[in-house]
Amino acid sequence: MPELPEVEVVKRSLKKKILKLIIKKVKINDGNLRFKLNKEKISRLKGKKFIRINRRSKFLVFKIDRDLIMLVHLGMTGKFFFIDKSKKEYKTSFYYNLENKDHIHDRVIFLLQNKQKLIYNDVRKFGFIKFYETENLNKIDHLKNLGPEPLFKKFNFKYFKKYIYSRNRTIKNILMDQKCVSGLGNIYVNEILFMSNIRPSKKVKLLKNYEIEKIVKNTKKILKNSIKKGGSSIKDFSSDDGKKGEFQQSFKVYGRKGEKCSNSDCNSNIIRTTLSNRATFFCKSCQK
DNA sequence: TTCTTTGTTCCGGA
DNA sequence: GTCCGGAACAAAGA
Repeated sequence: MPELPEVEVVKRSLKKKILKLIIKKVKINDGNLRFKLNKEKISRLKGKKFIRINRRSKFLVFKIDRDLIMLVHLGMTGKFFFIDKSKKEYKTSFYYNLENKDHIHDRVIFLLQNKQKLIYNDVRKFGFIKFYETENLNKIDHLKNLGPEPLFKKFNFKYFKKYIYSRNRTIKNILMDQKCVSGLGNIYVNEILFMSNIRPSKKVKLLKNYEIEKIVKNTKKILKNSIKKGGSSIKDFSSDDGKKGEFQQSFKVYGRKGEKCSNSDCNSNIIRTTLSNRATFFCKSCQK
């Protein structure tokens, strides 16, 4: 599942490859993504080029020439491939074990100058590609209500304490709330709470100041570390087999139901429950 | 056939 | 009106 660190890594990787390349043509194999692809708008890409790529939350924001924004969300299984002149293939997403040859899920292919290609591949088709004719991100429906980026200074103890004050919700639920802080998904929230020794079901009203502080700090720490690891693994994707160096995420609790808690002085096993309709993992000894 | 996965939206109850 | 949690939805694979 691409979450904020993965999307950031994809952004950095794409930046190195596709900026300033002219789009010759866009081939649509299957435009029925989460939202139906607008063929009229996508045809306007012809002759233009990507001039900037940014990330907001888990969204990729491509600026195309002056007047066009292409907004991409990878959903659950969205990924980009870049194929260069020598037909070398670069996977710009990681964490997947998808065979490199498996191109039956290529949905949209951007044919670029010099026979280079940018491919949008999405198995489950929960991702989407939308177009906007504005430079003001606050006018984009998906972005206008998002809370601060977790890695920005704006997401700090003071802000977070104020947001949770007077709310009667669980800490996991609040961290998943995109209006509170944007870009955290189920996997990283599980990890953040494990590292902070806080039970996901704990009501925010019961959190002590030091715990609030710990959550903010660990959020930044985990995200930064994950970006760093992804960034270093992505280089290896330039190898021909595309598999070498594939980064396996090392999650401490997520998906580890029944396994021994990774804290060396703890003998408990990781429990799986459901909270806010999402798989929730924690250690009942380490997380109070 | 049923279950799983995610982010977003919708709806009903408090 | 607001807050909150649960359900539904999208698609495809196991």
